[in-house]
Amino acid sequence: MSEFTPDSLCKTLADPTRARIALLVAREKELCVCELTCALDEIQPKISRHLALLRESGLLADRRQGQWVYYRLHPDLPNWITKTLKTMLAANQDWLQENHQRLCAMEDRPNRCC
Amino acid sequence: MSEFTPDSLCKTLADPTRARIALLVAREKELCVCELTCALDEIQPKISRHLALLRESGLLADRRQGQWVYYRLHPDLPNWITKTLKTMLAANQDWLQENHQRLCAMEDRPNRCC
DNA sequence: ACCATATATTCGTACAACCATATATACGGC
DNA sequence: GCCGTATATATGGTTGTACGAATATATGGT
Repeated sequence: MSEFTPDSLCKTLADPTRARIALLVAREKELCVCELTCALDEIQPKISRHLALLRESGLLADRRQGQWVYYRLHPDLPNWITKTLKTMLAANQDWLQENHQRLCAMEDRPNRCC
Repeated sequence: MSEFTPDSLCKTLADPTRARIALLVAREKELCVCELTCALDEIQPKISRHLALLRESGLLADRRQGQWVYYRLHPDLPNWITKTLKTMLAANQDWLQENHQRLCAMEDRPNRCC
């Protein structure tokens, strides 16, 4: 499924919505669609469509829990991709700040119980 | 000029031609257009067009020496970008192998004298 | 069964990206 | 100035990608 090359990884992250999603997920470990919709302040179908691309590329994995679907970095990612994401994340905190703040300010975030 | 974000960097590298150019340049420090044309086995206008994009994005810098134009990583790149390229390069040697071989097999490569 | 919430998908459209071909410019040697 | 090599750009066609709006599906509660 995955089979990443440098250009295919970059293509996956070449959109601001997807790049923000990927880095937020890398930072928070696991986020559901409504949390991402809130953090990015975008309409839900847009987030969902980009999440589908991220999932199909092999970068993210999802799990459903009740009515929520949680996304996380795919557990089988090659090391260089994880490393790349970590590097980008560490150096671009400010770029993500607004998204992170909206996430923190979000009310009624779903409880992860498992 | 530069002002890189994660998505803008990835957009720049989201094409296989540009990704290969960037990583080859990162590996070889400096390459001219005809060396890249040979290494990638593509027609010259195609290489030139992608080099222009890489230059305009701020990722590469160029210098003319005689009839040749040499491209190198832009000296003012932020650290996280250099680090990202290094990580990608180290983990994708095999992906670049053919290009590297063609480069090594190339005859009459221009002499860098300065 | 029905409703509300969460998430996914489909459709039509607009725009951006890539390509090959042709052409233009720059430089060095004569 | 002319020629050859190296490099850059312009043009037109094709494909790909992102979008909003509408709709569909899934789950849990009543």
